[in-house]
Amino acid sequence: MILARIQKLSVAIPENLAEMLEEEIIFGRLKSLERLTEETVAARYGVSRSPVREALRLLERDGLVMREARRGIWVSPMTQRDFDEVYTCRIELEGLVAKQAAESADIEKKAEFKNLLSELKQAQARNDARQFFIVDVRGSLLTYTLAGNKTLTRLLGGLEKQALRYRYHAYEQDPKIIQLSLDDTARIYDAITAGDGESAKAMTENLIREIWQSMRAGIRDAFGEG
Amino acid sequence: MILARIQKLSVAIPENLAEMLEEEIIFGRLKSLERLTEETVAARYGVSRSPVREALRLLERDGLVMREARRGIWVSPMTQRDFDEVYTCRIELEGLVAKQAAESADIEKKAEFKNLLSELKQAQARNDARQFFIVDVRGSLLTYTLAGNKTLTRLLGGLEKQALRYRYHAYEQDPKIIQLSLDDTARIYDAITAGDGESAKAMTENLIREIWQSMRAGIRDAFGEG
DNA sequence: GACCTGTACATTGTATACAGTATGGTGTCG
DNA sequence: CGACACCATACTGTATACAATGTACAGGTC
Repeated sequence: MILARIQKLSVAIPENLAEMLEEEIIFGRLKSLERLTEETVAARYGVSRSPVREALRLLERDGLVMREARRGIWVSPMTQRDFDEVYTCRIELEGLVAKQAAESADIEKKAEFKNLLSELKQAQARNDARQFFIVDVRGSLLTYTLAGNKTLTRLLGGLEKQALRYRYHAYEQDPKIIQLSLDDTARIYDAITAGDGESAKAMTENLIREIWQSMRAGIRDAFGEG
Repeated sequence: MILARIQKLSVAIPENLAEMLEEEIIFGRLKSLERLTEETVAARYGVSRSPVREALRLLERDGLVMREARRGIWVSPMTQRDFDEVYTCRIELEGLVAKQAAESADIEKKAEFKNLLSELKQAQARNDARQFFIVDVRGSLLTYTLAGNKTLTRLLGGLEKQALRYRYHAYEQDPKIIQLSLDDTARIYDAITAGDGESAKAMTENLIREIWQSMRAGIRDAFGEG
């Protein structure tokens, strides 16, 4: 049973619940505008409504669900407008975090990028998109850790997940998009490891902008302009 | 009784609770590292622990309190390090929101900046720092509305409040800081109203950077480097 | 037939009861 | 006298019970 797994992993049920629901949303098993009633979620995971409510607050914080007072909670819609919002913010914040990560002197942690990159390549070779994105998230977390900026990390946490929804959708539409994503990621990792902050920032901004533009038309066709 | 006031204003108790606690923290009535036990807060406002827990989640989202699992919740500390984090993020995001606000065609809303500016001047003339900051926040909200970027607004909400703590402290130390803040704000409002996005962005970034630098030493002396 | 109104139901919001864990003090043993 | 173990206590975390509200549908009226 899933609950047992929760309890083994950690005592923090709301955080684990939120994590599972995040995955469901990112990988499209929970669809846009699908309703999430507290009791249904609670029953599904074998817990009471209390931790479910807290988990849903966490998802709301990260923009994955929308709440209307006394009416309920729905999975946030995906639209080109929202996509643009997420990516304009990402350009600024990912650029900043890349710069600060590059300025870190923690060589050991930086070395970890190499392992991640090979894991990404393996996932790509196996056409395992899900694994690819999971490793990609670990790369982001590593970057955040290197930057050592808690405030920035907090803000980015609320962007990454929504961004992943769009990226995963784009991959399903056209697997080649991962190729672009991998090349970009490799270059960013290199820049950070090299320690050149300004360069890392500029490269990150440009690369995210490229991905943004390359995905934009497909997002509009799939979800509308919003 | 406070509860009655809550119920009259809105049915959303957690949001109102959070707003009140935010004020307490921003204006220093709740001090750094002061513990917030759920029961104490609940008793103080005449509600049960359930809405208090939700309110504290909201404060956590905005970085005003820190939670340690199964240990409790404390008001977030103020340090120069945290101050730097907040302001480096603000530079990027406030610049972006100013640009997007400037690009809005909503002339009626833009006209509102004039009223806000005169209210700010009045508050300054009366040396009413509290009122000054309240109006200032309204100005930020107007800018966010003009920008029309929900994602950006969500992120900035989690920065503004922490930033206000530092700004209020700085004012208490040296009221002249408001003069700088007012001039800056007026220039930003003008740039947005004029509709020149790139200019508004650059000006905002520069002005926030100026405020940052002018406050930095005082923050370190008061709270340490962290 | 369209619109309004009232009522039943589903669901969120809040309060309370219970369980589990961290902390501080006290006592005992080395 | 110091260190460790144990217990009491206070608090967070979770479950459940209760209240309030929004929604949908049925019935009635114009």
